[in-house]
Amino acid sequence: MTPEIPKVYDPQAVEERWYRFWEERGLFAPEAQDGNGRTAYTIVIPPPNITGSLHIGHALDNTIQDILIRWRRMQGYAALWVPGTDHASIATHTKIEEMLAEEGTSRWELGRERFLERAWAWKDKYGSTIINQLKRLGCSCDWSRERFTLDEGCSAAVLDVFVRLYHEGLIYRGHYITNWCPECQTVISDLEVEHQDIDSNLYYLQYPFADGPGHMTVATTRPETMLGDTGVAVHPDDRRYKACVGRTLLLPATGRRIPVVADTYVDPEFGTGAVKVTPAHDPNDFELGRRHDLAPLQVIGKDGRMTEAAGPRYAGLDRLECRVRLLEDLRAAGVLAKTEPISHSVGHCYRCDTAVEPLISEQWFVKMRPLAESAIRVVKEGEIRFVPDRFTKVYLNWMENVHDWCISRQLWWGHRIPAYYCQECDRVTVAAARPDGCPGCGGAVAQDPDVLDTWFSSALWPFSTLGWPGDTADYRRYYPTSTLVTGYDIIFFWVARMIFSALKHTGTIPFRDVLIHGMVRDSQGRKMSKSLNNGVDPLDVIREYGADTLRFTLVTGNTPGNDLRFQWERVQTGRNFANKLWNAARFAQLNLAGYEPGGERAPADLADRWIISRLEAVRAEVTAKLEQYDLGAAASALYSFAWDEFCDWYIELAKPRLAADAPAPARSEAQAVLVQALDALLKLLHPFMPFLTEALWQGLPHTGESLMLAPWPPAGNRDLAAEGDMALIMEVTRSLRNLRAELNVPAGKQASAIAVAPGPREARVLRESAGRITRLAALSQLDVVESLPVRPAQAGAAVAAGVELFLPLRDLIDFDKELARLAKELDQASLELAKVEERLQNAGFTGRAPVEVVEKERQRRTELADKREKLAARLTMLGG
RNA sequence: GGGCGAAUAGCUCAGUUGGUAGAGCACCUGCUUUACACGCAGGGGGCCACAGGUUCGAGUCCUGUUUCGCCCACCA
Repeated sequence: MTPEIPKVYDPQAVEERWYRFWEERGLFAPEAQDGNGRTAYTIVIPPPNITGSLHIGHALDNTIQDILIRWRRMQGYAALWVPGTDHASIATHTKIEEMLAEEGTSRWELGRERFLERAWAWKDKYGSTIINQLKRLGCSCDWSRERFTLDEGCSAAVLDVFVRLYHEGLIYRGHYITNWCPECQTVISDLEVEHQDIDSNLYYLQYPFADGPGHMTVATTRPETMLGDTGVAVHPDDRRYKACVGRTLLLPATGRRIPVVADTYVDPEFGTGAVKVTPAHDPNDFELGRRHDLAPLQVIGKDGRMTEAAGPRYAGLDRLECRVRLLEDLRAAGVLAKTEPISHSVGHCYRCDTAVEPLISEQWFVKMRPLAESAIRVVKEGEIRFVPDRFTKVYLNWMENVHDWCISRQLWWGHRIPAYYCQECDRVTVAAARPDGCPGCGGAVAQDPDVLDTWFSSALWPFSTLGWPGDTADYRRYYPTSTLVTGYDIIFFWVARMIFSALKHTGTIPFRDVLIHGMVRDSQGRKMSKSLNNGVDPLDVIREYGADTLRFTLVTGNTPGNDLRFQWERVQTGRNFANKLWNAARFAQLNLAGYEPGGERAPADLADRWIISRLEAVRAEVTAKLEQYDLGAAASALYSFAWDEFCDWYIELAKPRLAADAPAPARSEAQAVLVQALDALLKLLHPFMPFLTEALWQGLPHTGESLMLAPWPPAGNRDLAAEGDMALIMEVTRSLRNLRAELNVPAGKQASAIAVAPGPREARVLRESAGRITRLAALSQLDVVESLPVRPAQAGAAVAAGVELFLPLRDLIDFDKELARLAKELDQASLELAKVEERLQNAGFTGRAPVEVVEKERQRRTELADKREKLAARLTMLGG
């Protein structure tokens, strides 16, 4: 034994070394493989935010991408994986402002310029952190092509797009009601608002008529907004209120006079059927107000406090404080008719979780309808395919109901809006470069202070990273990209926006397939979160178990699109598997002494022919599953093949022929097949477990620089004869092992067995493989006969694949135990036979089922009848 | 209000076009078999949520119900 190969795989010793090997040799670039004729396969990374470090969701997302890119690279594609990071405008803002707060300062105190300096410093520090973590995971990105959403090229793309859309009228500016986050101090898009159901109250308020006695009662969940009411609306067909329309009400607490209007928006069934209208603080009321000339009156400011317009008693109060005081006042005035509990949804900022305030402000928007049209078409027509397919509907449903996209943000970190306002006249100039002066009057211009929604630049990522708007070599060669891999949580934020942007600006789809995966949850299925402190740091897993184990654990056995639970027990399984492979290769190393590559012939040995054939079967399955994007099934197939077939059967079968004292020709043939099989297995496993497989492959005789660039195993032929023979041997072996175990034959006891072959084929196969079976079942001898005049009485008996097996045990046998065991087996066979016969007696079955199914069932009946007969005879003989 | 997903062994999950219910972990019994105890061999364990329907045949297809989860939505 060679002492230098440790028994236990240590990933730490391997991973760093081989990553450096790949990186130093530039193997991640598609140029590492020669030939220009190769088809491109491109993935552009979903750029991680520079705000943080790699989390378990990134680990899953990037593992999937790396599996795909490594597999395609081995298949001979010009495989390019473009890496990069996202400036994450609002998220980074939050982080930096937190940091500034800790320092006792703020962005306002710092000013724009110095704030941006801090932001770039942040980017330099944290941008590289996550890149290094991706490397730890084994990602084979082409780092020479790394991009950043705020780098020169991406920024040029953003400007180009903005200016173009503006001149086409697809970007416009205007006063609309928008979602204002009082905490982040910026407007956010509809998508960035998360609705949460809140238990609250529905307050019934009485508004007296100004022009006569009586009152109308309105219901509201936000009483503080009544200070901004400029009307009350009822349904035009509501008979209760027919006479009220056109009259005037006196708004309590303010004494303002407001009209009653009729609008079909109002649901007569809800509340009292009369709605207070607050155009400045409710999106519906905003629209309703426009229809009826009810001017907005802003009573809540951008700081979440009541404005002067709310009146002296309330101005300056926080909106919630105001609610309390106002309710007291209304109750005192006797106009709070009743309060009833209600659950309703309240919008919250997706970044800071603050309740969003609908406010009117002047913002920039993208007109979505014209852009959505083609974005719907390419998906409907299958040019872009969602995997799994069910996400197609999710996408289409959103795109078909899309609203205009608010793209301006009152932030500093990001792409500044290229709009310049003349200080002298009203003219607005939108241009990529700052104009020297107003093109109209020559006056000085000031640039819009706002930046763009961070997703505006992400939307261009698949082409901006490849050089667009320049007509670059990369853009021509690698665009459109092949596969986009991302979670279902950003289908709208990102995927949808890339699709319409690409169609608009590049005239083509950005990617062919969209592979959607689920979220990684904790072992109980809960979302990982800071507050629950249930997060799993992928770096911890890598440090303790290795990146290969993490990768394998994350993909194995998972269904595409479904969430998965992270369980440490499964990590152990992954670790064990890595160790199993390590030791299989270690076994090969220990048995390859004297092996000379070359001069291989077609294998003659049954075990060799069998494993080569099985390898072809798993090769075909893994390839097919990868093509379907079912990575979990591909990994599972490899797991069971490697463990059960390769290790537990093939290696055990090969051992005698590989022994140092084995005959030379047989030994070198066995060595050749061992190398061939292991080589192919490592290739198939490489996309999943790149480090381990590279390390092991480098220890094998091979040609080529790296397993990374080795060709994916080509299709071969199955040897069904060998597979059939091995199936017989395996079944007989298992049955004999079972006999030993059930009858408590001590491991040290060298028992001999008799096999009665039902036909010449079985007799031949068992005779040829008697040596293998005795070895695998720890027998001293196996006598294969075609008939046996007298069955041994002192023996355990079984029937496997039609072969009668006897394990003579002389004095050792426990008669009662054997009788019970046989009886149980007989029962089972009888039960199954009864079912089969019932089916075959059913005219419906024999008449309608496909012939091959019926034929199979008939064969099964023969087998079971034979088995039952033999077992029954045995039982009779033993006197049971 | 609309849509989607899940329900299969104690746990986490597979189950391809309907044709004898599987894996890993856990559990039980053996085993210092010269690659691996992170291992080897053997074993037990399932009214496939419920009720109907289609079919010769349903975990799989259809309808309905229940429970859990998610997404969308302008429910004052």
